[in-house]
Formats: sequence, C-alpha cells, structure tokens
Amino acid sequence: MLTHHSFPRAILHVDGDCFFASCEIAKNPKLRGKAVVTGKERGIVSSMSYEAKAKGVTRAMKLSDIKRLCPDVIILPSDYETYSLYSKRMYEIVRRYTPDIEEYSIDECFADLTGMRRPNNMSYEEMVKRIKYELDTELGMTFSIGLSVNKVTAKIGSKWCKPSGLTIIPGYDLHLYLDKTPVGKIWGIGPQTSSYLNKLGIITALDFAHKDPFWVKEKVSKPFQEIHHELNGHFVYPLVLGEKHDYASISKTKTFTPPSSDMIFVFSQLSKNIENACIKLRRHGLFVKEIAVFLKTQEFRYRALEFKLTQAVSIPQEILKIVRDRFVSIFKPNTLYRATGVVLMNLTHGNIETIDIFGHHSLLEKVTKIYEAVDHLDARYGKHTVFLGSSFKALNGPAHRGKRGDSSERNKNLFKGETIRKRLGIPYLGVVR
DNA sequence: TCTGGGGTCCTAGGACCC
DNA sequence: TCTGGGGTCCTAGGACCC
Repeated sequence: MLTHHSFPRAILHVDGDCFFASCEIAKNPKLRGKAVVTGKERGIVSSMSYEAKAKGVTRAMKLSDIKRLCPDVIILPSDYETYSLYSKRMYEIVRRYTPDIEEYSIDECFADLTGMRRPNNMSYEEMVKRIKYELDTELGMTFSIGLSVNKVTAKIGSKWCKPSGLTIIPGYDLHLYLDKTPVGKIWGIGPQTSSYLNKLGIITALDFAHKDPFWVKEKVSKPFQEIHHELNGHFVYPLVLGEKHDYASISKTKTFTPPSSDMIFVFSQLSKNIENACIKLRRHGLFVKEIAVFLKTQEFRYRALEFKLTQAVSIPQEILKIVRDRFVSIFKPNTLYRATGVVLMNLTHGNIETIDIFGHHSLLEKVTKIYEAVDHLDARYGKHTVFLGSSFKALNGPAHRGKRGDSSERNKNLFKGETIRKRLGIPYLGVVR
C-alpha cells in the first residue's frame, strides 16, 4: 500500500527592518547613518533606526525624554502614504518569483515558493538570495528573511538574524533552531500562554514541539495545537492570498491626559472618536449597522454601550444621536476617565436603502451627501477642517493646552467654538467651522 | 512591565429549541 | 412537569499580533 507523503513546502517570510524609520531614510538619503525616530504626532516612538537604538532609545520612551537623552535624534511624524508605497513595492518584488503572496502587514509578507524552482530555473536558496538582494538594493533599506516549511517556522527564520538576515531552516534542521527559541518567542504564543507552558516545564520551542499531541490537546486550545503541529514541520496555516480583504470592524480610541471627570469634555472625546471612525468608514466606502462605545476609567474599568441601527449609515450624526441619549447611563459623575473609544461592527458596502416612510430617510440622504463635500474639504485643507460641535472640546479643550502650534489658529478655533456653543450648545450636533 | 492604538480569532457560557 | 440529551446561535471576554 502506498502512503501519501506530502512534500515539504517552501514558505518565505519577509520582514522590513525598522520599517518606518527605514522608509524615511530611503525617502530622504540625507538621514542615512543618523538616529531617526518616527511617531512624532503621537508623542511615542513607533519606529527607530538602528543608530537610534544604539544610542539607547527604546520603544517605551517618550519623545520628550529622547530629546533630553540625545539631542541629535531626528524625530519625524509618521507618513503612512509613503510607507504603504514602499510596502507595495516590497510585495511586487517578491511577486516576481511567485504569485502566491500574503500581504500580511505593512512591513511583512509571506510567500509560497513551493514548485517555483523549475519556472524560475533556480534553487530555493538562490531565489531567496535574489529576493533579498532586489529588496535591499531597489528599496534602499534592509530586510530580514526566513525560509522554512511553514509560516510559524519561516517566522522563526526571519527573526533569527536581524537586521538584514537570511535564514534557511530545512525541516531536518528545525530542532536546532527550536532548541534556542524560548516558547514565548514563537509567533502566536504570547505572555499568558508562555508563562502557563513554563509552569508545565516547557521552556523552549523544542520542549513544546516534543510534547505528545494528545497531551497538547488536553492542555491548550486550538490555536496552540496548530502551532504545535507547525513546530513539528507540518503545514497548517494557509497563506491568505490576494488583495487585502475589507475590515470586519473599525475602531478609534484615544487616551487623554490628564484624566477628566468633565462630562462635556469626555463626551466630546467620544464624539471625536466617532467622527474619526466614520471618516475611515467613508474612505473605504463602508456603512455601519452596529456600534459599541466604551469609557475607560483610571482603573481600566470599562463601561460599554452597544446598539444596532435600523439601517446602515456612514455619518456620525446617526450614531451620536443615540449615544448622546444614552451617555448618562454609562457616565458616572465624580469618576475620572482616561479614554473613550468606539468600535464600528457589522460593516457593509450596501448603499442606503431608498425606503422612506417618515421622511427621515431623505434627511439622512442629504446629510450623507453633505459629507461628500466635508470629505473633500478635509482632503484639501486637512483633517478636521469641518467637525461637529460636539467634538469641539476634544479638539480645543483642556487636554490640548500646552500643544505648540500657531496661536492665531487656535484663537480662530476658539472664537468659532464659542459661537457654536452659543448657537448649538454642547453636545449638540452640527457641521461647523 | 507598561504605555498606546488598531485589528482578528477563539472559547465559554447562556438562551432557546427539539 | 420532569428527566435527559443534543444542537444552534449569540455574546462577552480573553489572547495575540503589528
């Protein structure tokens, strides 16, 4: 009897080294060799060049501290347009060697090279060396690459040697790498599971791989059983090919300092988050039917509010109407809040239905049309050129003080805000400015 | 270890039905 | 009405990733 023998796959993982900072350097070669950090707009480091790392900059660091630590660090705002451009170029280079690409994230991708030796007329090793060479030279930054038999082990490969590494892990050599990898470093195993496994005496990835499948099934849930299988060289996780699929949800959260117990201010924060979420929604041509909002207290307690809409919308007013009515039910007086957030779920491409029983719909349609103009204005003159009266305090409120910027511009906003407050009152809704 | 923001997937438990 | 068993659907929350 013949037993089916599945041949090993050749799975590639590509990882851009400190991608955002590298993109900035590729875009502006004068920055090469300098300590570069991105994330200026958020006040925290989102990416840093190896030169910055060498000077002691770490992820948790505040930008203000960095300035003090090493004044010659160049701090830049994130420029996602540029990063996604480089990201696309990365995918395209890999695509020269195989059509099977998973665009995993802005700075990473997987590729299935299985069966491509003949079409490309070269060995796997030659393929990945060429891919790396083309990525490095054409994009002007370095990439770390792993080639192995599945996604989990390819990830171990790309992490193995950084920056600018190229690690090939054949199935028969897997144990050599797993032995030197702590369980917590495996893709998909986080702090919870890793400390749980540690308590069971499992320290390295190899310890885990060597466990009996029945034991694994008894002790951990499905995702970890799958990881266990991959660590043993099996192919479990398929690559998700093709264009990036649509969002299942869109969320916006914002923490403000200092925390506040001012109801109007907290509501305005929420209002702004809802506005921002809707901007993203419209940018992707989506409509929302289900909404969850929450307030985070200082003790990280949540107070959530969830509801469904009778029809899918893309404008914040429809959401805010409901949130405003129920806000008092989740807002506790004399409580300090540190953040608000909104999650838009149940997203569709569907257009607004044309049924209009109470005349409400035609109004909704009109406001939706107005928002086409609002989006145009924002695109031309910058985000929040037009915003809701209810968001006013969030854009100009106490949390904003001390921020640099043209004071005349602030005064302009303030003046208009005062007018709005008189005219509409906060948290009334309206398109303003 | 935590910060901070934006996502996805899985599981356990409850409600309900047969 | 009780007993027992089973299936489905929904939801809240956990865990993880970048």
